[in-house]
Amino acid sequence: MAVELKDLTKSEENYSQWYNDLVVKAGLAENSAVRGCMVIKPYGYAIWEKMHEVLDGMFKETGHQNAYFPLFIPKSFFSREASHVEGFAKECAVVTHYRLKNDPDGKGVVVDPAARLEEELIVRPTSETIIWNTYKGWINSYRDLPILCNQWANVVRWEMRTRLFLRTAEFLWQEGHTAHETREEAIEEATKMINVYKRFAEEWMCLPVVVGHKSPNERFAGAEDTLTIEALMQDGKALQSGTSHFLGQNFAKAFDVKYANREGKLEYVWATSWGVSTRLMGALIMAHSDNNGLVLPPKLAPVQVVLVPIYKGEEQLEAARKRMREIADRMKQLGLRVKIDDRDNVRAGFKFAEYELKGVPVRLALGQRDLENGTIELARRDTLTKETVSQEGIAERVAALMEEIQQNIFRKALDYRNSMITKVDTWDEFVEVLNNKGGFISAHWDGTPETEQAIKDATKATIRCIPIDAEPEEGKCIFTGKPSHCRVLFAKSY
RNA sequence: CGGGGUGUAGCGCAGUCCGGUUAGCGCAUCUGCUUUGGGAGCAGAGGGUCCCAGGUUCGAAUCCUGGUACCCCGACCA
Repeated sequence: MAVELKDLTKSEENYSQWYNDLVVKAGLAENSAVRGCMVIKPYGYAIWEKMHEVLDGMFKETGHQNAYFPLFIPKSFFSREASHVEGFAKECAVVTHYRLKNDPDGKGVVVDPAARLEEELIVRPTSETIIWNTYKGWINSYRDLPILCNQWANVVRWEMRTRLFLRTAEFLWQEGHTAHETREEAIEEATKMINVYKRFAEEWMCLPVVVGHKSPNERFAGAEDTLTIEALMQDGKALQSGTSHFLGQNFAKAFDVKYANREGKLEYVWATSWGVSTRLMGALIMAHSDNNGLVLPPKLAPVQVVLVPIYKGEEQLEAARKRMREIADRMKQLGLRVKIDDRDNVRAGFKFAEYELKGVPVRLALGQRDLENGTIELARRDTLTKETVSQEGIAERVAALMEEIQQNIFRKALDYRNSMITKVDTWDEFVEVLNNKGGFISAHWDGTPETEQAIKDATKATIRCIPIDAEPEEGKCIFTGKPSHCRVLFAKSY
């Protein structure tokens, strides 16, 4: 595998090709034979699996349980909730038939026209409707609440243009769907879960995010409020990385889900839904990678430490192998994920480049010289530095380094992100920063959907969020000059 | 669905304008030898529906007609 990445130019037109190249060459994923669908390769899936495991643990800690609902949703379910119907993208895969037959005119099979479904089934683009249809049967009284369910699933949205991990026709995600007695409890749940996402993004992915409310234009169809975590990629574009919706009583009303409250009166249930997807993989890649390839946070790296022997001849290889196994065993005892790469058909330099491409946080190289001196070469992926250190205590040293690397990657991403939030007060400045610098622009907005749409039409920038911790501040809308009471974050986005 | 581009070996490409030996190059693969502290070198070998269909011609990867697939830029993106 001879791999060479093009220079990481941060210009928009080259960045997307560079990104695609990296995803393929690092062995994370590739396009499949099916348009818009992606094959996640073992290395990419190992990272997703780790994310899955950690998130799942966080959901359980916050009192949630996993369940599973059907892939197919009757078409009529989508007609129930008015704004869900209105704002919903119609790009869905539709099942119309249930049988194939042999082609009477030739080879192969054809759809049997006699096997048409009375009602078409939609391959789920999201599961609110089927889940609320189910919850109706689960809920009678306040004693049945809250329901705190999550499902890990695949969903399908027939997107017109797709990009590996960021937007694919089919993707993997989790979707939490909860039912509550009161408005306050549901709002608290939606807030709690967006903060779980923030914690996961920052502590595990080293990805700094802004938590905020979506503007009405960007809000989930059917939600009263959508909370989002917004991250910034290295090309200055924003990426919506997770959302948590306060659904009010909209779906309860649409599916007639009522409960007897503590006073014995019937009331509609309050709801939330929240989700993150394999898009997080895209965020991870675009936030940290450099010209040598991926940079994985140690906490998520499938391989945290790789050991590479440097040798001449079978005898030296065997000696290096023996010592490396001892070191690897000690590191495994300390809980590190370790790999020894003693392949003899590729040379050490090739392996170095390969593990940099794959983003392995720490690399140890051991040769004859080291065996004689009791030393070992330690290289860090995040800083691309290497030093020769004593084999004494190397396992403990590397274990401690994991934490340091984790923090360093986060710090670097945070510094970059912070340097890319620009306050502007005039339209000229807004356009200038957007075109020449990118990133988040903190500016006043008059609060109307019309203004947001006009800004989008003029510049392609949208309101990414109204930050949850935004300080009240009087000002004038950069576009209309009308009064505004706080700043919001604009950006071009994926 | 609009605008642009590309289909030639597993991958990346040249050749196409101006038709003419046996269709070529790099990487990868296989064999052998020499190498080995940052992507090895040399020698040899294998590998092709030149996207598909039709047409023009003594002769088509190359020209003409139609189709098709993929990529990029828009539109779409709860």
